Amino acid sequence: MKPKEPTLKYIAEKLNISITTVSKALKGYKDVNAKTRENVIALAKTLNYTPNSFAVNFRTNESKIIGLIIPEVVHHFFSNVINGIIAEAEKQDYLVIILQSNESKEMEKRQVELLMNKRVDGIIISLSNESNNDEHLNTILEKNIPFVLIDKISKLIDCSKVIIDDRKAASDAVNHLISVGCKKIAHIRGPENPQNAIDRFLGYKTALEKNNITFDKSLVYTCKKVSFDEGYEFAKKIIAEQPEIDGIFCITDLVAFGVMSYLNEIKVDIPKQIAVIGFSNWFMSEVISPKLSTIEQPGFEMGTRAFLLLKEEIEAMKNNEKRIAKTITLETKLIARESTLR
Amino acid sequence: MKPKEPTLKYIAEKLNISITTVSKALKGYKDVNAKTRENVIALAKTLNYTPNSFAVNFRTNESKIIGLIIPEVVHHFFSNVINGIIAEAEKQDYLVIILQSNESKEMEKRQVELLMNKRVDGIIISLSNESNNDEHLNTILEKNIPFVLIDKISKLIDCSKVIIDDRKAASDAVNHLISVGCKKIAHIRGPENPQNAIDRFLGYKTALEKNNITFDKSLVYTCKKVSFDEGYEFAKKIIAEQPEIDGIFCITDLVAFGVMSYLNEIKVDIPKQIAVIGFSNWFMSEVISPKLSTIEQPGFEMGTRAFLLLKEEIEAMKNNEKRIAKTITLETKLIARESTLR
DNA sequence: GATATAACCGAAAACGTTTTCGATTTTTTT
DNA sequence: AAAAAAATCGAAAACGTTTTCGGTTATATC
Repeated sequence: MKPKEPTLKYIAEKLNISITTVSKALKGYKDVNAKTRENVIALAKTLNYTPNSFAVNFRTNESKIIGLIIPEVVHHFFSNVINGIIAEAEKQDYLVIILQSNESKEMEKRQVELLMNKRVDGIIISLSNESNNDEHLNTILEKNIPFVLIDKISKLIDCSKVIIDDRKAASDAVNHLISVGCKKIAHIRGPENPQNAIDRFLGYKTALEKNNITFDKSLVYTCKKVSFDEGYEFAKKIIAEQPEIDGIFCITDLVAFGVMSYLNEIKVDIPKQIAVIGFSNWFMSEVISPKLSTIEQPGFEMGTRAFLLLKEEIEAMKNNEKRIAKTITLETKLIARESTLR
Repeated sequence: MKPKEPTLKYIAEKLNISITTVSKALKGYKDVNAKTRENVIALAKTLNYTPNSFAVNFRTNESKIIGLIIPEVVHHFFSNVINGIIAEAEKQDYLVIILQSNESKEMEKRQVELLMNKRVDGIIISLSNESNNDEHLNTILEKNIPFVLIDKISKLIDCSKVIIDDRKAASDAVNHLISVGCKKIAHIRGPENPQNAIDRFLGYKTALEKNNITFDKSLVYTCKKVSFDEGYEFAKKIIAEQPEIDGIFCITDLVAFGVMSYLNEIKVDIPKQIAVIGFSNWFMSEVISPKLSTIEQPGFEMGTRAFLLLKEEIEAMKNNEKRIAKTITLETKLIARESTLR
């Protein structure tokens, strides 16, 4: 049996005063005598009183909990995002419930419903690959629940967002490949639907055009899962079918690892024969051989900024103001390492 | 302004029946007429009624939320554990709040207090390196809050646990090194306090003894942070000070990556000159070159089992039974790859 | 000493649900 | 037709907090 927790009522009885006064004393209302306040606080302390949060939630209609839905937890970039969110949330006295969509729209929908039924104070989502301008997302808006999209967003949803400029970042990566002398650059891109895959592809394309290299769609390989294995297989395909390719821009470091794994295996020289660049700057990028060039994507900061934006919306809603729908774009940085150093 | 959610009262008024009956109809009580039940359910559906979870929590004194405290989120093993816990929790209709201790006892204490004040239904912790038989942990027991320790445990706390046999697993690793011909085996161990570092060290020691190799404490290197950099630095030290070492057993794959990074750099042949084995089977282990031998540690399953154990305790507490304090030991598996293949 | 002002306190309502228990109605049994 | 049993319903309390508002007491002002 759980021991019963002390309540305002209990303290009131002990001190022969009203529940109201106890509550006020503890919450710092000024219409309570200094002496009685002291007594209350002292007794509350010895009893180890903490307000029953069920009652507080119920009364105030706030949970002080936010929900986070991401495609997958076991993922270097997303775990950094999580880290940023819970760190900032805790500072501001919020806790975070984490759910996964496993890149499935149906799952994501379910998770959104779970969170809304739990009446969390706000929701942060990094969309699944299948999601777009979907009903479950608009429901959040209609219910006026504070809502921030992060990294994997949809342009069609009018809400607050924290993103990077994927298009520019991808351009930077490809420009870098060109600057080290690559002439025929392949792109291993993500699936058709997600915005960041689209933007990185567009960045790749515009960088080519700006440098007077004609775009050749046979040089674009499309991942379904954005996995190590796909990188490996596409590298194999590239070597077999387009051996003149001398540079590969990968949608993600993980894919680049797969590529490099195959190239290393068949002793293709990276970067001399083929230069490789990834995206996101996973921890392992600096550790493998050759060290992988990549784009630094600030996961932790995206997390903290996303929470702060959400908090702003929470406050705004409390004051019956309307949704702000701000977009924050964070800076990325090209990190040139051995895999493009030639 | 958030639109007001429908309540039992509203449904009752619409249907000209009592709140009680509405509640009963929705909860499947049998003392309600089939026809009225239908009506209630139909209206609830069109209104999109969901019970106010603040009120339910308050009334039932349950949150249907559990808390999880781990040393760090950005960590391959722990993110697998998280994954297992939230997957199983969701199946059983629970949500999970995640907090980090950052390997600090003070932080961990704070997080425990946060979770207790939130009145979560149970707590799962993987202890920080600094934690042991500490007050904040005993408080959980005293308050009769369901409690499961996972992976990084303390033998002094009498609660349910999900672990592996670190000692045996470490022995397996070292036996393997010996079986491939290593004569002078170093151990890069974790900090003094945590139980798993102790047990892995003891496993190392007993494996040596069983094979008639005298234990030499100068071959033991102690990490403070269990980081890549420490692995790198200790490898440097080993090469400089004890060049005859021909095998290294690392507390964790991450440390092994550091070791291999240095050895690769100075062109020491792995495994011919020095064989390396890690622990945990991180994703990258299979991807780097040479592929790292390691011990498979089932993070996802530890997560699911931990939740199930916690759920058992939650149920037991509801029935006023006493705490069970079961310990589940999961199997590990030696995975021999290139880094020990000679 | 009367009046105005300030300081302090508490009754009561409200949040939405669950559950107990008694009341009423309907059906079954004799 | 009376009695017993079953089916159906709802009043009311309870969970612990917060906040409003009116009341009482003490202090200040003239």
